[in-house]
Amino acid sequence: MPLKPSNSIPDIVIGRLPLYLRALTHLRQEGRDVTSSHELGEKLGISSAQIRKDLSHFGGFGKQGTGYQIDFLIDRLRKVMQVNQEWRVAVVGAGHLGSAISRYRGFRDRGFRIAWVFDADPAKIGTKIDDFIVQDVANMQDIIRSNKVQIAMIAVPAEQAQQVANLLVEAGVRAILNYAPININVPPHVMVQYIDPVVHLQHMTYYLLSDE
Amino acid sequence: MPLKPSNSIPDIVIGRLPLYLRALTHLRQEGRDVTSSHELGEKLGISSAQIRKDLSHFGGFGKQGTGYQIDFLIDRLRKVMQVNQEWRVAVVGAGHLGSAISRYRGFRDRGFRIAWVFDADPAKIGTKIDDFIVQDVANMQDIIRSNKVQIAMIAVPAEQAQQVANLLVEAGVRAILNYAPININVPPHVMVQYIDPVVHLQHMTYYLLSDE
DNA sequence: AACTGTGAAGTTTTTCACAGCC
DNA sequence: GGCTGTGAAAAACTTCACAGTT
Repeated sequence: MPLKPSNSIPDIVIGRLPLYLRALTHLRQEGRDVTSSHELGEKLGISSAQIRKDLSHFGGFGKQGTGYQIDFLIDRLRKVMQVNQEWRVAVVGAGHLGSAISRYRGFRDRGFRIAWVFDADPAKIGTKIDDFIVQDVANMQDIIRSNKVQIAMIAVPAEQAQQVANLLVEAGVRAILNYAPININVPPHVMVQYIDPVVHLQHMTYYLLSDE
Repeated sequence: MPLKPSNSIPDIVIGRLPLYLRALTHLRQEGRDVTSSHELGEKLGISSAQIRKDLSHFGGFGKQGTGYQIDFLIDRLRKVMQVNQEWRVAVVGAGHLGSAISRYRGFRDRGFRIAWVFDADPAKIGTKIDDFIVQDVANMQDIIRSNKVQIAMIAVPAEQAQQVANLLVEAGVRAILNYAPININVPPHVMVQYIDPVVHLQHMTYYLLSDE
């Protein structure tokens, strides 16, 4: 996933930062001002030592004897992850899933704004999803290029995912979140992450007692 | 995540099995009969040695000099993960996301069938989503208990996720896939996995060049 | 010649445990 | 007394490299 194979901070650490940020945001919503590595760890099912070690990569954010100032830590983590700005995101696919993603209100306050929704289906192009008008995929590369869009989400059927990814990469997209249940190939300078609920379900059924 | 903290096969290995199964299924769809650890690894961005080692935990599935018989390996992996049966799954939340999940056709041939959709909103209860009628959450525990439902997906707002999880656990659910962007607490015999697109996006923005 | 399965080696990640500070 | 930050130790995970099989 990492753009550089390694600068110095392990990618597995970077992957936990969003979880820390999410938990901290909830604590703040509950009106809390200060927390500890122990409390955070409890909430997340991660050891307190690991949380301290992870955070220490970015500087001494805590105070001995006291813990971590929540506002301060949120602010720092946001800067580290560069979500103290708003990233404009393109969604490809305006089916049930693409529509649900586009309508989801939870991106905005965490650093992302869905700014365009594309589809190839003439029946969908021009229709409205909340505020957006579904755009023709034929115009996608122009729009991505002229707006310097770096992030896209793929919500098309598996058969079309690779083809869509190719277009996105060619237009300059650097980070792809793929909801289609298929691995896609991209050049090394492009990151891909996957969301496939079935992968999680199958992981869990391994441990379940059979139904039959 | 694992039900038993450890039987002997590392959980990280179990987590990769669904990816192998998914890639194998695609290969078969392309008409292929045989593959190798090297080819699978290429597709998945995983080393061939790792794939061989992972698979070797479950027995010798391959043939030296030849590789892996795709049908055979699919069959074995399905059995290992217990997805050679159909698990009935409950969805809680019939908003945009819950509806999109419930309508998604991709569960069926991978071992899962959405069998019930619940919501608390009187405006939604009784409405149809494809074949289902949205059920009242008030009846959820009875339905889960009498049908011995072991798996549920949570697609409600973050504020209600814990409360829903409590009901599910109390009714006997053993595996939860939580789409709400919040950590939930469950007893140790219950597994939880999370789907939060923002976590993936924030992971990637760490490596991007700032937009501004 | 091609490929698996696997001990051994190497690397990464996590935990321990404690000095230092509030 | 409570908590962080961190070297050192331990554990987990991945890769190497090759014997053995087809």
